[in-house]
Parts: sequence; C-alpha cells; structure tokens
Amino acid sequence: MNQKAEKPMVTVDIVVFTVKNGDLNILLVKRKFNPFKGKWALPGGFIREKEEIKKAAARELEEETGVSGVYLEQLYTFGEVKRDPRGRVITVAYFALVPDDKFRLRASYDAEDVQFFSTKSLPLLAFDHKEILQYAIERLRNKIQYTNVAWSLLPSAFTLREIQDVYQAIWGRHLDKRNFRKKLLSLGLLRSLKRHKRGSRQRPAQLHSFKSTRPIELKRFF
Amino acid sequence: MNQKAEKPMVTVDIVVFTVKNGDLNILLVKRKFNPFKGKWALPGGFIREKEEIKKAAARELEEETGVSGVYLEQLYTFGEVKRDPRGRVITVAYFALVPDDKFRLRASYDAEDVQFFSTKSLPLLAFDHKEILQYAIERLRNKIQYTNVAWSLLPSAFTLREIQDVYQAIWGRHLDKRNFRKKLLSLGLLRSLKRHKRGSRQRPAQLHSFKSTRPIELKRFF
DNA sequence: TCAAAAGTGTTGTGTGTACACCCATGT
DNA sequence: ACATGGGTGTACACACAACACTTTTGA
Repeated sequence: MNQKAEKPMVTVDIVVFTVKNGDLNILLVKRKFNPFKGKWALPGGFIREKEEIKKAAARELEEETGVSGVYLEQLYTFGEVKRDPRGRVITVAYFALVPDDKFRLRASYDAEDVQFFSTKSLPLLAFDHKEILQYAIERLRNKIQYTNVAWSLLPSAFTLREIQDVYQAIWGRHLDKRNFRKKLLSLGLLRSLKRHKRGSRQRPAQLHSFKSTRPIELKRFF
Repeated sequence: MNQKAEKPMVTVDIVVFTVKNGDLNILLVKRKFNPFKGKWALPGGFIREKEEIKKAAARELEEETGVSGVYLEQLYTFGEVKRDPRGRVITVAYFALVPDDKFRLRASYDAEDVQFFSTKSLPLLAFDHKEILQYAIERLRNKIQYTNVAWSLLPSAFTLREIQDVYQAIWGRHLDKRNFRKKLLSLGLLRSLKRHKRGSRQRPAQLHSFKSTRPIELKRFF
C-alpha cells in the first residue's frame, strides 16, 4: 500500500423512510450553513474519530428524529471527487425504516428545519443527494421482494390494510387484496390479536402483530 | 455538519472471483510489509487524491492481474475502528468477476506473491479480510439469482457444461442438467455457434456465446 | 468396445394471478 | 338506509423439480 494519499473527509448520510397515509416519505433537513445553505438535504454528518460508521449514522438519526433502535442498513458509498465543493468528501449512505408513529422531529445545530416529504413531490436536493435517494428507493423496492424489512415501517399492532399500504407505497402500484392476504398469512409469521381497530366509520379491522421482529430472508415475496 | 472530526484513511479492497475447473477461486496477495507481513490479503490500496473510488479499485485490480474492463461492483464499506493497527482506516470493498482465461498475475510493489485460491481451502487472511470475503460470496450467491452477472466469469465462447459449472461453483451444489439447460435457453439470450469444443476424449460440445454482454435484471434465476 | 460426457421430454406439484360479492359499522 | 372499507374462495396458467436413456467421440 502506498501511503502518499491525501486523506478525504468521511461522512454518513441517512435516507429515513416512513409511510404516511399510503405514501412513501423521506426525512429532509434544511441546511443552515453553506454550501447549499437553505436547501433541503439528507440528514448526516461527519464520523467521529473513534466512532463506528453505523454508530455515527444511528447518532445522526437520533439527533434529528429522536428515534433509535430502528432498522438501519448500509446502502452504498458515494465518493465522486467533486460531489462536495469544500473538497474531497466521501459519504457512506445508510437507509432507515421508521414506523409512522415513532418519531419526534427536532431541528438541530446545523439544520434550521426538519420535515418529511412524500417521494412523489420532493424539493431540489443539495449535493448528490437525489442520486443517493434514488439508489435507496431502488434498494428498498428490491429488498421487500426477498426479506421482511418492510415490517420495520409498521407499528406493533396494525391492520392487514395498513401492511398492504406499506407494500403498495414502496412498489408504487396497487395489489390485489385477496392475493396479498393469502400470501402474507401463509407465511405464518403474523399473530392476529383480539383487538380491532375501531373509530373509523367503517367495519372495524382485525389487528395483527408479528410473532417475531427479527429479519428473515424469504424465498421470494411478490 | 460538525467539522471537528479527524480524517480517517480510505482504501479500496477487491475480491476478485474466477471459476477454475469447477471451483470458485479468489485472488490473494502475500504482503511484503507490516502489518501482517507475509500474510495473505485481498488486493487493494489507498485512494488517490483526485481519483474516483471505482477507478482506484480498477487500477489496483489492473496492477495485480493485468485485466481491465471486467465486471466490478461496489460491495460494502468496512470501517470498524480497530480493523487496522495503524489507525483508522475505512475500506470500500469491491468485487470483480474475471474469466478464467483473462488474467496474467504479477507481483507488485507491496506484494511478494499473487495467487488464486479455491474458496474451499483458504489460508488465514490479514485484517478483517475474511469477513469481507464472506460478505462477497454471499452477495455473489444472491446476485446470480436475479441477474446475469455470473456470465462475466465466462470466456466469449463456452459450452453449456461450462456455464453450469459456474453456477454450481457459486451455489456450491449440483444442478440438474436438463432443467438448467431448459431454463437457460428459454431466456433467449444465448447464441449457439457453429463450432464445437473438441479435444477432450468425449463427444464434442456445442459452443455458445451471449447475444449481448450488458447486465440484465432477471425476474428470478434458480 | 469402452469410458466419458453430450444431448434430449414428460409429468406432477406448487405458486402467482385474475376476479366479485356479502358484512359490519358509524353517520 | 347508506357509504365505506373489511373480509372471503375458486379456477387457470405457468414455472420449478424430479427423473433415465441414447448419442458421439477418442483412446
């Protein structure tokens, strides 16, 4: 190995997904400083000297949303030489899956605002964050085909309608209710609770929960 | 973003796969310097100041094997704080797929030897390279299920037996010849050549080539 | 003539997909 | 009573998996 290399800076950026009323949303922060002051960007920041990379992502996520213990997976490392006008900055991108009911947004030191946006109507993004986001959506779409990660987007008790909405939001297309339920229930990984979801002005829906929350590889899923 | 962070060093490491007589092999280099002097390690090195990360991986690969233009994909970024005794070193791992007939190994400045090893009988590896390698194998196994990347491991003309061997080497299990051929041919992506592979003391096998080499996403593949 | 790999079809089983009606509730 | 989403079953098409024998060559 040749030690002559100049050291780049290394950051983490996090694509935080949630599903809000049937729509896939991601978290953005409004930058308080240059470059891209006033523009929306993915939450993120520098990795500390003796901090594991994933820990850094979890810390940044916790700072912006107050949530911890959610699904967090490394996505890809973006390092184009000129992606940051300040110099060589390599960013390790992560994506997080957060249930709609869990977070409490907070502005932070370098963000003047924090907000969820529907992936259907996004503002212009700073840096190469649009590319990162597209990559994250693609990964999520692929991943729900052979894992149960999408479940991380749900609260602990949910209706079958709600879980179908999560899949539809990610896929961006409608699924047949009967086929969806048949397939999902045949996996044998749900427990149906005694309780029903009341309060809407329709027939109350049976609530369900997962027997286990840990990640599972499925043969194939839709 | 908080600028107080100490800059880590950033390297690339490459897992170079090939299939040699029915066995999945990877390229290792014997380290000439400390740390881990004399131990086998993945080829790799530092990213240069104004060099794209993938370019760095391609350059290191070319230096050790003389090949270029092969399949090269970013795998994962490993950054455990203490993975390198010299200090904080974050490595962006790549994997490459190289046809058996293409390379010409060369020792380089910091490697005293370069050699392919069967994944069935590997030496002890330096750093966390065992972990990187396991991750790469897992990724390759998953990837052949829904893409045609494995084709990058074949020469331009090959027999159906040879392509089956590639899949079997990666999967680590035997596949039924008739089912394999039926599935593969039904994709309509092969062209059967006029030539036959003679010279072995069995019946000559029809040679084939790919109509197109570019990467394709398949619905599912074995 | 023998050894070794090439080549070739059929059948059963399981999984995905398409599709329509009645039910329970709140207003 | 009515609007709204909840809940349920069947039939067809397709893909995967299991399985054995004949052919062609070189030695």
